[in-house]
Amino acid sequence: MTSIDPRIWTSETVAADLERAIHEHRLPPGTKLGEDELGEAYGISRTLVRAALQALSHRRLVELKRNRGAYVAQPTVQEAREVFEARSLLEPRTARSAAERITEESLATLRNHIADEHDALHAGETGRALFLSGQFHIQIARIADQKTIEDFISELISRSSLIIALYWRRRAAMCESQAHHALIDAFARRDGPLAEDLMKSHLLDLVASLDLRHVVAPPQSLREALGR
Amino acid sequence: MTSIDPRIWTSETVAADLERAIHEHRLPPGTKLGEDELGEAYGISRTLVRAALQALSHRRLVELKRNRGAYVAQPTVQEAREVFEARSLLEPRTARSAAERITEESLATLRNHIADEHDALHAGETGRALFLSGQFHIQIARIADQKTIEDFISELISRSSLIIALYWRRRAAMCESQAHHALIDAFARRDGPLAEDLMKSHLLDLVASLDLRHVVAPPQSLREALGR
DNA sequence: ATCGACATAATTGTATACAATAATGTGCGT
DNA sequence: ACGCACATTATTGTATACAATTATGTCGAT
Repeated sequence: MTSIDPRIWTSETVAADLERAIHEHRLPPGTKLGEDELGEAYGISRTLVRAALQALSHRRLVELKRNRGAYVAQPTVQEAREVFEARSLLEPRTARSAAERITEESLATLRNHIADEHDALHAGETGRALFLSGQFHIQIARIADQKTIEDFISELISRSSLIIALYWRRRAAMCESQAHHALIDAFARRDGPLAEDLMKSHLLDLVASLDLRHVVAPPQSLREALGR
Repeated sequence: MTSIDPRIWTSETVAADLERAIHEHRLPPGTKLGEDELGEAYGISRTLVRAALQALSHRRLVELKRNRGAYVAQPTVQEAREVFEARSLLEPRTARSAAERITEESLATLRNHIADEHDALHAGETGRALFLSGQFHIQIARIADQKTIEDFISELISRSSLIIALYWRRRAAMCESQAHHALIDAFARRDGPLAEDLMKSHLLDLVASLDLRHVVAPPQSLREALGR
């Protein structure tokens, strides 16, 4: 899970790099993503930058406003609910499948993953911890050997990171990975139904930790910030 | 559900037009999508064509082979299974939600939809019938008021159309819309659990009507077609 | 005739040029 | 001073030019 830095940047690697930056909260919701600026940063032309931004907009991580540029997306409360609704349909059953077919090797990988997450958290690298926490969920879909579902979950995870950036309640206490440990135990026992239940609860806990009262997001940094 | 033909073509409208052509089996799997050719067809530059093709490749309807061009995707047997696995996680529960909140107006729209589907089928417009059949599933997600899930289902539906093109067993008998009628009845009764069950069976019937024995797709039209 | 090396053509990948649109700044009139 | 019209600047949208790569065709050697 090392960082991205290819010899030569392509639209895909740039998109991946930006997605990771968004996921790690280094690019907060609403950030303007100017084409020239990005082009210079990566040493590529606007053609490739635009391709990357379009890719991210398809994943709803970036909002493309016509003639106005690209911005890191700001999911609404409604969208936040929808994202977790989708996750609640996909992830529990996928966790169950994973538990029923997991190998010792994958189990070891997962454990390492958790350890990294733990280390990052205690090293104060909350961005990296958040990213790894998301990767854990993606790994599960990979273990279930469901690439199609994995792609959906991957998108939903990144979008969840934006949602957390906007609506996370307790700023201090980070996502305690207790739930992830419990899941690993279920995997180790090949207990599918338990894994399904644990994942379901985990997702419910997550939404519960959000403040999803109707505060419209759009006015974001001006009207709302100025309180008028 | 009329056809697309804006005064001026943009990358999005072109992508939508191509997606519909793919969905209606006017562009079979494996078809080469040359950039110059498409550019002339729509009267736009390769820039916009490429943007459209990239969008479709993100939805896995088009495969982009580096330096070799774009082709209508040819989902493998494995991918076919995954697509229907994903649908089975998303659609039944979504049908349930839809049944529990459907309005009389939406119900009327759905009935009209079915009627159009029926007409198209009996008029021999199998492509259009297939498209409308897909739209029916998307409508349900829309009624459930789940835009995020709707987007996923929309993609899965289009991919299903490719899968049907490749693996459909009985060429003659088209998707009998009995299942759709039954679903509408459940909706009319606001019977959520029934709608969920019906959708589950409907999807199982669909996969059952496919021939998913392991015939590798890639060699497709040459090595396989020539049997060597 | 068949195979392979080379040349030619066709197609895609990337950068850049130009057009269109939106944002910003200036100055005039009231 | 304030507001509005207009000019200027910045940024995005689209087309095109050029480079890189792949596909195709030709020719000669065996």
